[in-house]
Amino acid sequence: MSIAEHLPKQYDPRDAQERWYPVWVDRGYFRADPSRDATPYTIVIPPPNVTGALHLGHALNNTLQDVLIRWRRMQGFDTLWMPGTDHAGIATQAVVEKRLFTEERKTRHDIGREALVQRIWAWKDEYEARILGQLRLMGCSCDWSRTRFTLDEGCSRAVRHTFFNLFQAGKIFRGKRLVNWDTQLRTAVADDEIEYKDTEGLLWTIRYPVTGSESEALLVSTTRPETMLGDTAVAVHPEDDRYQHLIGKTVTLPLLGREIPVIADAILVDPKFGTGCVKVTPAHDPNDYQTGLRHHLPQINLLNPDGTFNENAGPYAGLDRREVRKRVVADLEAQGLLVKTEPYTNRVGYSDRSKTVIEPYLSDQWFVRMGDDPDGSPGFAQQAMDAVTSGRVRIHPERYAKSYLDWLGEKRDWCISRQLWWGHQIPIWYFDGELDALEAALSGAEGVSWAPAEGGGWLVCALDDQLIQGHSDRLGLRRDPDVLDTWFSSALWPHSTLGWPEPTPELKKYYPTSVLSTARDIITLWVARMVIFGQFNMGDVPFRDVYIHSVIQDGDGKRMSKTAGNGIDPVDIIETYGADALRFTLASSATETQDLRMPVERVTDDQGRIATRKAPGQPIEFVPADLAKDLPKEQFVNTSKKFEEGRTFPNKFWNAARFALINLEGYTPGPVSPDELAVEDRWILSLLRRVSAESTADLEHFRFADLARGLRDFTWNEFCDWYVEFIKARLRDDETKAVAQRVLATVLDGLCRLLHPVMPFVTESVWQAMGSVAKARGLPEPTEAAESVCIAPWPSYPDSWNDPEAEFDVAQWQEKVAALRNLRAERDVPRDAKIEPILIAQGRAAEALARGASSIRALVGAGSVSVVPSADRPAESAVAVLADAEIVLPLAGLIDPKAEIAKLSKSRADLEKQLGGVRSKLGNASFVARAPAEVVQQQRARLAELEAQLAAVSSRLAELGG
RNA sequence: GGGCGAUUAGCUCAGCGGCGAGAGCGCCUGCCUUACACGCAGGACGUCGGGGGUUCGAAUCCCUCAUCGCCCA
Repeated sequence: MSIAEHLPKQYDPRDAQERWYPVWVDRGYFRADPSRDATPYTIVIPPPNVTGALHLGHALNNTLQDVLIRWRRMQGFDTLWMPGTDHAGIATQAVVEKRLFTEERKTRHDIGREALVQRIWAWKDEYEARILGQLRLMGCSCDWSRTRFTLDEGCSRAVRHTFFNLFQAGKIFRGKRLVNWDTQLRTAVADDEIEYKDTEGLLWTIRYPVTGSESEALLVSTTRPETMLGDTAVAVHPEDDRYQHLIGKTVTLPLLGREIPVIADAILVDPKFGTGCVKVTPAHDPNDYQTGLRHHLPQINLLNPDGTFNENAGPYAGLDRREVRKRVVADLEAQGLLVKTEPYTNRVGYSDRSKTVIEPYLSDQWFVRMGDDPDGSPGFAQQAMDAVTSGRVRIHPERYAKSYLDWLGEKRDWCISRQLWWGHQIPIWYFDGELDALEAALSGAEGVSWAPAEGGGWLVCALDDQLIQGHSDRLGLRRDPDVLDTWFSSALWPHSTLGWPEPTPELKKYYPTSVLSTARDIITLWVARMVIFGQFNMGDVPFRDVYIHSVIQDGDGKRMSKTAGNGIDPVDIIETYGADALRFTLASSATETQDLRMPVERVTDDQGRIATRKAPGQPIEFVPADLAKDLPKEQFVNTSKKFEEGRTFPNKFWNAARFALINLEGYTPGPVSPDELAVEDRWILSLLRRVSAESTADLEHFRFADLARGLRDFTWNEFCDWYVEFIKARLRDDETKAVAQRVLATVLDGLCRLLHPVMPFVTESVWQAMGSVAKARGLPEPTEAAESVCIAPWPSYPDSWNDPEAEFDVAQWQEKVAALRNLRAERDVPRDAKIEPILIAQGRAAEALARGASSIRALVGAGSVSVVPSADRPAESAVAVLADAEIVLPLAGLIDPKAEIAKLSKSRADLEKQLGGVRSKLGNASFVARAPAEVVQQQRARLAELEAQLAAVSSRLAELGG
């Protein structure tokens, strides 16, 4: 008994995962080496945010990145896959604040900035460890020695330098702007962080009396009546005859009694909508804000940061916005100024993070200028657009370039300040004194810069806290409490992780990175901004290719999410099916479509109880179905049948390898000359060369599904189903054994390498097992195999292996074997009956069949196979008529003439139908005239074939008297 | 409202101008044939969302309608 025979019949994914991953890490295969003289290939991981554990979308993205990295590593590149996580400012602070509130009933203001930040760091440590652990379980070959975090020292330094440089370059400004305000989190949120939902509400119509008139009034409609307190005008259309006479007059604002002008504005007002009058609240509506700027209207801010109304609301000051609405409506009604109330559906913005209604809010914010410079030279947005239109950055699939360009084309300034405690604090100090004092203290200081503030005073920016600490108290500097938008630090990721602003060897070698793989929803948030900051800091784009992967949905086309209860934890899949299965399935699913459906099922035990767990990573508990109903949906453990396919394939490969290893008993390495090869050897090598070339091309073009499918089909449908069967007899014969073993070892070796990027664990297991039996292998000359398939060279076989003759031969054998098996099955021939089929063929087909007679015999379980140019057909025989051959299977005693006649008649009808189609095509003069010659020729050949088949079938029928 | 995408076998998806539309899963019939029952052999199942058009030829290109998903206003 050899070692090979002790390999388990079923592949054990867990064993392989636990065995090989630590070996790879210990041997340093994943480490990049800037001093190595090899072309770099770099991917920076899209840093998962530390809010929660990874889901299937991350699993997909990271699988694909690992496939690319492993492939390039095998190609000999100096590969760097930079891992790390993102602090996700608002999201992480929100989950920690939520937990603080549910567990202790406290808000962040109760415990203070320092304590909250400390708690968030603890959360971060926990989730970072979980996330990185998930990546390791998946087999990701990141360079862990370089793991980074967007708030770590190096990234913080990069943020600081970037901010400082932007400040000096005049790209940063502070201003009062209408922002999207989250009243619960008390912060501005970006446009992208708002989710709009159609909401059933009411439309109130309010009467604004014309000042000094007893009877005349303007009627305005609004979905937010409380904002009337901040109205500073009423607008009408300049050409609206109804109100011409009132333009320039004033109306009296109800409740507050303020006189506000009636203005004419053609942009804001649609005279056909409602009454044709619009209230203008510049501080609380984006359109009104613009209108206010056009007409120089005052901006009256009504809100406090927490959503209560301020002193500008007069008697309503101190009340919550919802309460103000109630009272305003009631008071208007009491005064007879409420004209009507009707149901109305409008789109309301909700914060992605807190799920509360977003308020447009006028506040001081920091911005990065995106537009072009006053002299017309391209600004940040334009530069980022140019990077893509010029082809310096290529986006795949190409269609996504459009959304990138459309969004950047708006050139909207980027609001980078967040009123949070978790993040990079803005390095700005306010100085209220005179310029002289500032200059006296700071002039000549490196890394300190200042500029006049919008509302008077000065803004001081420092590269380092220490540079300013000494002056801070003396000058009475106040630091801005805000932090930067998370995407500010993420935008630096491709160079900050490589050591920028230091001129490190890493930065020199690995920037620009090679590929960025990410999801389409952050093309604008992240990809565009990386291009902007990459070009600003590094003078070059951050990556050459951007690959956008599909979004995974559940079986109903719903986006997966924890709260919807339809999410799948990749770790659950790994536990049930194995990491290779997860990876193979995801890679197979990675087509060019934008969505990918993954039918989701609950995990149940054999008693129908439902698997649940308190949180990701916690142990599973099975709960009876009726009890499970009441549990939060995010506690269910989900799975998907989709991964079955991924489980069977590694097992199939494992068993093919077992077969090979068992049969490599007595293997001796040695050269094989081409004339020693059997037809089937030449055939499988020809196919191996092709699948290898195709796999390389698939990887070059991000065709992951094609890659997975091509390799699976070759492995299963050609190598296992045919080649292994063809050589079984040769392996039992000492005369022929050696060559068959050498070819077998070569093909298995190639498969290990080709499959390794997708299925690293099973291929390493096989590779190591092979190492003990056939360490030296390959054709025509064997060479010593690498110590791990991770670092084995990616295959590239000589074109001379391409062998159309061998492929023709084997195709002949396969077709005839299939036909014979079909005859056997249809006629219920017992499995152990030794049939003696006759293959009637001429010419090239006959030669091919003669060469393969013994293979065919073995594969159909025949006693003998004869190949003849013509033959009398025994009366009791089953017959199949193929395009270039007739197969006769004598079956004395097993043939029912009636059934034979029926089958042949069906076959004849079929042929006649097909003939009809071909004849009508060829009978069409314009087809013959206009179609390409080879297409016409093809049809003619087919006509001849079909006619011959029909003749054979008819003659057989005649013999049977049918 | 604008844009992107999808609609092909029961399910998930390939195919994107030229033989007779494919795969995996599922289904049916035989098989534990000393690599594999996570398997082997055989089989059934599709007016390629509807309607127009272009073409010698359309699942594939164009128009239109319908349904669904996503993004942006």
